[in-house]
Amino acid sequence: MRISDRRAGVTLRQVAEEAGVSIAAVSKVLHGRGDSVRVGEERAQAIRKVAERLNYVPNLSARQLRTNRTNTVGLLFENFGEISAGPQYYVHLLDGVASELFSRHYRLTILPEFDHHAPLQSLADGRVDGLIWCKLPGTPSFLDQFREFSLPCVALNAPPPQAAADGKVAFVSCDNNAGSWLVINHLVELGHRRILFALERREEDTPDARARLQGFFAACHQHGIWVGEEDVVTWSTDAQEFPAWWNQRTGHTAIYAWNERLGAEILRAADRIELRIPDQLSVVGFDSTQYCETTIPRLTAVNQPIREMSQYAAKILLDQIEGGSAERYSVIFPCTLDVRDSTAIAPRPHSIGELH
Amino acid sequence: MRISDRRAGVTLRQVAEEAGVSIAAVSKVLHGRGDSVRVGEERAQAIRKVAERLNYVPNLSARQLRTNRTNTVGLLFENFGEISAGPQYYVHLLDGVASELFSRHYRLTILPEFDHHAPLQSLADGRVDGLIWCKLPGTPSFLDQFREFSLPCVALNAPPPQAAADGKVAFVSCDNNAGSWLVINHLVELGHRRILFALERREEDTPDARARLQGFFAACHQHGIWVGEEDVVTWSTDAQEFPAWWNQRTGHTAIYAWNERLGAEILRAADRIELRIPDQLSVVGFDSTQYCETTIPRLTAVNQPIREMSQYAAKILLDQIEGGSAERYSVIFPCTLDVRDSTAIAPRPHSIGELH
DNA sequence: CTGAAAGCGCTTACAG
DNA sequence: CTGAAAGCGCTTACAG
Repeated sequence: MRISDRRAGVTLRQVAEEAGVSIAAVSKVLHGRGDSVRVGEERAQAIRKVAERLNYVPNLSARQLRTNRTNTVGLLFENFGEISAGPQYYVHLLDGVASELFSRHYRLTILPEFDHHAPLQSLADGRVDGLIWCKLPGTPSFLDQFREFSLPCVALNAPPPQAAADGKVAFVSCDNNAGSWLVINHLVELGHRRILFALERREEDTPDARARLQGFFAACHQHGIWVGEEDVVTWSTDAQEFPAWWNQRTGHTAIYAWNERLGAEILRAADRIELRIPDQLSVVGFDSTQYCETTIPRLTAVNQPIREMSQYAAKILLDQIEGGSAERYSVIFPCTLDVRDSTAIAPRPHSIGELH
Repeated sequence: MRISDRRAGVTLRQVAEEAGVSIAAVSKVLHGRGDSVRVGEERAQAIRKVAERLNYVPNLSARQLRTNRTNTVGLLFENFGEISAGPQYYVHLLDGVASELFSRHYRLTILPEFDHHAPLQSLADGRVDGLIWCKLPGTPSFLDQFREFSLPCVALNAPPPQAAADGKVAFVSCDNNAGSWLVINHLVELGHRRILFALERREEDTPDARARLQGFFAACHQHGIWVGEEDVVTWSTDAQEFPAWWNQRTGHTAIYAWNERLGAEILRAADRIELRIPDQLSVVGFDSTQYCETTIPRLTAVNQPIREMSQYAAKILLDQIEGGSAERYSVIFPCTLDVRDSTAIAPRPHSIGELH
């Protein structure tokens, strides 16, 4: 008796019956499967003819179950349904991943935001061959779980060092630390000596943010700039804290925002209180994309080669899936600084007074 | 004997053995499957305990095969690996589709560009429950094939009328025709009487382009503007034909570009030959997104609510998948015009001469 | 060279 | 209420 909710697809069996051969023979001819199976040219022709006539389409769910391979890679990043609002960064990331995957005949599945309460293992439900995980959480409890994770996975963006040392996961990131150096060098060259580092709430503990902050500290130190508590703030995404900060600042002439969007919001907030950027204040961001060309003034920002990075992440993931190699890779891409219109020579302390 | 390349996953059977119950009982308790199966509370508790201890993860490939449902929707549009280069339009489309899918616990699979030589049926290989097809081809031969297509499918962007009449496919689009009216009304109000419609090569036969062109004809006619062969051109994506056209134009004072990108490229091309937009020429585009804010000058463009459209497309697709209803919907969303800085009062013919 | 058969891990109609 | 069994559509080791 047939099960009711079945699709009316033509199966390998039907082709085999129609052609008067075994299922194995059809599988061999149509899909090239089965090393021990051999089929002569005439029979092969006949099989192909029947398959075409019946409009046979292989059921890939069945193949997946049998071979435990899906030819699909999962992509995991937060707030997927909001990429048009966020930094262009994510669009380049998608392009990089997709181009590599498609050229190697893989599909891309976007996974909904990871549920921190669900078991990590549920990602290994047989629907993807591997995972590209953007901003892999860095908390110890998560990493503990992650150690047991069975699916090939590449983390995009710097994980905490111990995960890398484990060799448990490949990771690809830009050199956030060096990026901060580029920013500070640039600002110092322009005469700035008091620089604020602005983090974003709920992003302040991401590996990226932490690495940029580290770089900020180190570079300031190198330039003999004293960095204290009042030089690092955590603001909301819309930088609403900016005006209050501006009124109580202690001699700062520049802000280094942890990403492009926060930088842009600071620009907007400054405009609202009629601050002139870059004359009165220099602003720098991170993740230099087309978006930074659209701000007023255009935002100076660190450029990370996100397309190349994400393409590379996809590449090593596929290599791992196909090679089955236990070997892990980790690559850090260098950054550059795109100097635009939001940075300028530091105003001298007394000239700030004049401008008020 | 075990097959070698098998993953080491815990199965329903193992849980059942460990708990001393039937597979059916475990399936019922853990997944809620099987209406005829009933399990008491104590046994259910025991089963859940064992499953947790063994770290059981259901194999969804197996479920897919059995139920012929994947809880995954495929998205098909061209040049996926290049969205960062293209109009922002596609990013909003992704957001709309993803937000609806995710909120209803579906996954989104991005399909590589459709191979026109492959059989259409191969999309129905059991890996997606339905399809959102952006810019469904409108050629007769394609539509012929499409008539036999077995997978639920929603077309985003206007298909040719006959496909709609068939009721064979649901479709969602904006009112391209009315969008053109908005453009022409705006330009006529500014005094323009000679308007060029610019198509893009390889896109000139898309339903969108054709509908916009229709609207252009109709609206011009309504305003008593004569439209001839010299008023419609097909240019390459970078608008390289623009300078030559400008030198040989026959009194045109405005260009209506079929989409935002071509509009932006015309702006750039005009800048290269030191034309002043909008003083010497008005330019309008279609698909008003953040991108139009970034051009110099900012591009006046028709705004289609692409996020809402794509979200709606996803919604009716899921309704169809879940309801199994044969009912098809078709919805046309209204457009609005975002007037920015690339349009102005038409220069009088002799003042054009002065400007040269 | 070829076919019959086992099995992937589930769901579900059916028999007890 | 519960379990044993068939079957989804493939792939592949094995026997002829």
